[in-house]
Amino acid sequence: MADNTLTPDDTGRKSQFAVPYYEISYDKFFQFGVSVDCVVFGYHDNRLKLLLIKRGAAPFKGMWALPGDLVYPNENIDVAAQRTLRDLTGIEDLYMEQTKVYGKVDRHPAGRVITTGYYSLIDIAKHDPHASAWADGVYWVDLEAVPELAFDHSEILKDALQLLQQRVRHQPVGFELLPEKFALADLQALYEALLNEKYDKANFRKRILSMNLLLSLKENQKDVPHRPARLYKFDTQRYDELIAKGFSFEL
Amino acid sequence: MADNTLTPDDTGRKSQFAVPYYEISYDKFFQFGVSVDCVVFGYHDNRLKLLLIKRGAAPFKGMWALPGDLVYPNENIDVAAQRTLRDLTGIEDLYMEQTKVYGKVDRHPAGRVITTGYYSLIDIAKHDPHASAWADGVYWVDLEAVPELAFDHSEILKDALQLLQQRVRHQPVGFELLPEKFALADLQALYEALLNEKYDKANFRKRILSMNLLLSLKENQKDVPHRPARLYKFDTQRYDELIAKGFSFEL
DNA sequence: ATAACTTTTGGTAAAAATGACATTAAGTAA
DNA sequence: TTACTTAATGTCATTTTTACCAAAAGTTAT
Repeated sequence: MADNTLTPDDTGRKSQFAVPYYEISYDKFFQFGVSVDCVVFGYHDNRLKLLLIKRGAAPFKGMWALPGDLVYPNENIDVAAQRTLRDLTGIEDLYMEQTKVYGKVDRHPAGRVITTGYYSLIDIAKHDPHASAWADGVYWVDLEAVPELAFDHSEILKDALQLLQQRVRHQPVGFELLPEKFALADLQALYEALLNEKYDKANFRKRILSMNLLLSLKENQKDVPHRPARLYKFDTQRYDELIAKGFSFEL
Repeated sequence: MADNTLTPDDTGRKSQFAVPYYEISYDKFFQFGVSVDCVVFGYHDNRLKLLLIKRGAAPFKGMWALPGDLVYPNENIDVAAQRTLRDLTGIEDLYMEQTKVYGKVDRHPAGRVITTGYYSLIDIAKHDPHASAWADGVYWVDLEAVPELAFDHSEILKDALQLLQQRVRHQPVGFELLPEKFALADLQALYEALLNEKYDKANFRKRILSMNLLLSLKENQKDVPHRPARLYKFDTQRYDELIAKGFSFEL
C-alpha cells in the first residue's frame, strides 16, 4: 500500500546512488503495484465495439471496466498484457501496443498502482470472448454506448481512441479488424466508421489500389442482392518490402 | 527487490478482487520500483543536442545516462519527471510528454523497476543546466555523438527520437526549440536538422506562411553581413483557434 | 429470356497542390 | 557608388486530388 505520510524528505535520501545501491534500503521506493489495462477494439455490423468486463467484486463492483490485471513481480509488462487478455477472453497472440502510463497517486483505491494502457484491434468474428472467474462477463459494447467506467478507465479509453485514429491514418492497421478476405467497400465503410468521414467510392478505390498493398483474389462476394464485388486480401509481404524502402502509409 | 522465485501460481491468487481487496495481502504485488527517464532535446548551432548525465555512482558508474530518478510513493509520475529535471538542471515548467513504459523484469540491476520515458524540447540558449549532487555533471551532447548509454537508455532514446520526428511533422513543436523571435530561414534550418531533409527556400516560406501561424514582427535580424530577414513569432492564440476548428498541422 | 435495378469498376476533366526555378528587393561592406 | 549576399516574390509546368460520369456485371422480378 502507498504510504501517504511519506514525503520526499522523509527518506533522508540525497541522491539515487551516492553510495553503492546495494548497501541502502530503498524499501520505501519499492512499494508500487503495477498493472495493465487493455483497450480492445472490434468491428462488426459497421460499428466500432469495445471489449468490456462487468466487475464482479469490489472495488467498483458492478461497474464496467477495461480488462486489466496486476503484473507479477517476475513478469514483463508486455507479457502481462497478453496474459490478461488470454485469461479473460481466451484470445491469444494479439497485436498490442502501449498507449500511456497512468500514475496519479490516488487512482487506485487498493494502494499505489500505476497502470499501462494497451490498445488492440481484432476481427470480432474470429474471437468469441468468454467470462473469467473474477468478472461477471466479457462483452462487446458499442463504442457509442460505453458508459462511465471504473477507476480512471474512461480516460484510458479516451487516449486509446485518439491513438487508434492516429494509427489508422498512418499505418494499415485497419485490416486487423476485417476478415482475411474483404471487398473494397467493406474497407471503405470501416475507415469511414473509424475516422467519421465520408469518401468518394471511386477515389477511395484508386487511392488504396495505387498503394499496391492489396492482393486481388479470384473470388467474389457471395449472397449479396446485387453485383458481387471482387475480394481482396492484405499483402503483408509487399507491405514489409515497402516499409523497408522507406514507404510510409498515409490515408 | 524483485522476488525472482515467485511464479504466477505461487500466490495462490485466482482473481484480482474475488474477495474484498482489503482482506487480502497483495504484498507480493506491491514490490515494484517506478522511475522516470527524461529525453531532453535541445538545438544549437544548427545541431540537435541531447541532455545527458555522467553517472557518478554504481551501477553503471562513469557511463552516460538519461536524467532520471525513482518516483516517490506519494508522487504523481508526471510530477516526478518535472522534479527530476528541475533537481538536475534547474529547468522548471518544461513541456514534457510520455513516450513509452519499459517493463522488462531484469532491466534494472537494483531490482524490479519499471520506468517511463519522457521527451521534451528546449531552446538551449534559455537554459544552462548545472550538475547535481549525484551526477558528475550534466552536458549537452551532440546527438550524432551519443555513445552507448547505461541501463536500457539507448532504447529509450531511440523511441523518443522516433516520437520527436512524428511530433515535429504533425504538430508545431519545432517552435519550442527556437527563440521567441526567429527568421524563416532559422525555422527551415531547424526542420531540416530535425528531419534530415532539404526544402526549397521559397516553397518552405509559402507553406509555412499559408498556415497563418506566424506573426510577422516589425523587426529584422541584427548583425548579419547581408540583408537582414524579417523576424516572426509563433501565434499561439491563432493555433488554438485553428485546432478548435479541427485544423491539423502537417509539414 | 429479358428488363429493371443495384453496385462495381474504369475513366475523364477541372481544380488544387507541389516543386523547380527565375527575378526583384533590400540590406551590408568596400 | 558598386559589388555582394541573402530575403522575398512571382511564374509556370507537373503532379495529385477531387468531383462526377458512364459502362460493365451481377441479381431479382417478370
